Amino acid sequence: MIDVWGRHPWSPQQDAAWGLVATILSQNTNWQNTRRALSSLQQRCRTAADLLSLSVKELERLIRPAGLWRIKAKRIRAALQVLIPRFGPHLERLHEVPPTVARQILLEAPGVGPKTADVLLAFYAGAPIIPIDTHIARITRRLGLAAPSASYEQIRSALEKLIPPKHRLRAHIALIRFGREVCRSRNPRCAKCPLRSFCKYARSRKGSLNH
DNA sequence: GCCCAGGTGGGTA
DNA sequence: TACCCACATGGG
Repeated sequence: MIDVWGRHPWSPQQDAAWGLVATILSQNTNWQNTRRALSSLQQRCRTAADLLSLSVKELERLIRPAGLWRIKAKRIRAALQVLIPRFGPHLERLHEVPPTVARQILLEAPGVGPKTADVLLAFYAGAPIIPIDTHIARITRRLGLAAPSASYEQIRSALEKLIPPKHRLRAHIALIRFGREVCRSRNPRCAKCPLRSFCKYARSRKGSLNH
């Protein structure tokens, strides 16, 4: 899976602070619209910390293409206000604390849930964590690697047991692309899927996939 | 016109 | 604790 889909679909931002902004913008939004909004912000402000000097109205206007703009403008401001004093203007001190501690602090920031916290830790603090997005959750359940009702943490734990730390970041990327490009609909294009033998195995083992 | 996209937080039972 | 729902634009 890593060989087929492990190429980076999302080049990390300059620093973790822009990474935080990009991740909030990407919530329930496709990457193309996320990129539009992020690009407007980066044309207007040199650093993510500079966003705090914008008015809420201006921030809302700039991020509109990403959708949910009223909510996201609030979340970006609030999260930066909480996390910059703690980790520095570029969130450069994120990797100086143990990932479990950093995760707790991140989760206390408004607008930062488990997915956003884990993306920051995995991409900007080198933590061996697999962030669970909607695609990863779907295919992990569908392949029977986690129960249909499994929570975010249960899915993360199931995958992290299977995948060694050094492969987790690329596995995260590969799993998302697999989920988006192959295993998205209720009728996955299994004929085109390089993993079809594995899917077949999973199906036979489980009786049926949770399509 | 409908569906979906790399979630989160508030409300309700 | 476990669900349900609002949030909103842009493209297929």
